[in-house]
Amino acid sequence: MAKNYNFIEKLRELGLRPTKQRIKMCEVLFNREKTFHFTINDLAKMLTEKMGEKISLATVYNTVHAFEKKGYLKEISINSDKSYFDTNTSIHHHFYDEDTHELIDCNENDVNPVIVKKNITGKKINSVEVLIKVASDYQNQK
Amino acid sequence: MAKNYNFIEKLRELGLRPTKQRIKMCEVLFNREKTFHFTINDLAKMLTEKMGEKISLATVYNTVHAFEKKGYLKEISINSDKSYFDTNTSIHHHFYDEDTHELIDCNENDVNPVIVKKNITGKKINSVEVLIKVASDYQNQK
DNA sequence: AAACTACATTATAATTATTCTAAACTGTTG
DNA sequence: CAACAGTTTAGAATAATTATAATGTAGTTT
Ligand SMILES: [Mn+2]
Ligand SMILES: [Mn+2]
Ligand SMILES: [Zn+2]
Ligand SMILES: [Zn+2]
Repeated sequence: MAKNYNFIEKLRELGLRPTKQRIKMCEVLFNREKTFHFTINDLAKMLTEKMGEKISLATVYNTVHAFEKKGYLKEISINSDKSYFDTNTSIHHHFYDEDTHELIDCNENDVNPVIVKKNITGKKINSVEVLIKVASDYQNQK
Repeated sequence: MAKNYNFIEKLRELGLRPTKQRIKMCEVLFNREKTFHFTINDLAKMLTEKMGEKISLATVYNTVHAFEKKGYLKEISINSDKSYFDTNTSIHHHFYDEDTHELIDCNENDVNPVIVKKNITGKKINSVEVLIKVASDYQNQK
C-alpha cells in the first residue's frame, strides 16, 4: 500500500470494508516515507496516543492479520516472546541490535547475494533471508 | 557436550549439580549421533514417553535455560508461537520446511559464505545466519 | 430511506507458552 | 550424619494471542 493513498478505495479493492478503524490503521502503517517494524503493542499505543483513536486490541490483531493475509504486512520472527511485523513485505535481510532490540532493514547492496547450493528434493525455495545480530563493540570503545 | 560422555562429571565441571533429572536430560539431548532441534514440549514428551521419566515442566524449562546459559543449547526463533532449541550451538544456517514445520541444518558448503558489506557504527557483528524457507514444489509435481 | 444482511468491532473470557513462588527434596561438604 | 545451598515441583501468575458472542455498521435491497 502506497503512502498518501485513498485507503478507502484500496480497502474496497482488497475486499475489506473501509471501517473507521481500518482507515486509521492504514494511515498509521502506510502513510509514511519509510517502511518500519512494530509489535502489536507498539501499534496499539501509537493508535491510542498519537492518533487519539481507541481501537480494541482484538481489532488491532484482526486488522494486522487481515493486512498480512492480503500481503501488505509481513511477520518477522526475531525472538519468541512476541511477534514483530514489517511494512516492508519484500524478501529482505535484517540487522538486529541485541542491545536495543531494534530491527533495521538491509538495503539491496548491504549484503552480497546469498548463493544456496543445496536443494531439497520436491521442495522449492520460497525465501532466503539473512539475520545479522549486532551489539556494542566494547573492544573499539575508547 | 559430546555423546557417550560422563555427564555427571561434565555437569560438575559446569557448576551444575548432577541431579537425576539433569543427567537424564543430558542423555536425551547429547547422547546421540546428530544434533537436533526441539521445543520444550517435544523434550518433555520424549522424557516422559521414551525415557519413562516424569520431569516437571518447570525443571525442563530451568534445565534447558541452564544448558543454554552454559552454551550447550541455542535458542532458534522461527515462529513466534514457541521457542525452538538446537543442540548445534555453532553459528549455522537453516532450511525451514513450511509444510512440515521441520528445521534442517545447513552444512558448511550448502550456502556460500555471506558477505556483509555494511557495518553499523559502534556495533560489531555477532552472527550472520541465513533462513531458507522451503515448501512443496507443486510446479514440478507430476 | 427503511429494512436487511453479511461483515466488523468490542469487551471479555479462554488458551497457550513461559515464568514465578514457596514448600519439599537432594547433592555436597565437613 | 548434620547442615546448607542448590534443585525440583505443583501450582499460581503473567503475557501474548485467539475465541466468543453480543452489538454495531457498511453495503445492498426493497
Ligand atoms: Mn528466551
Ligand atoms: Mn503468528
Ligand atoms: Zn524489515
Ligand atoms: Zn540448527
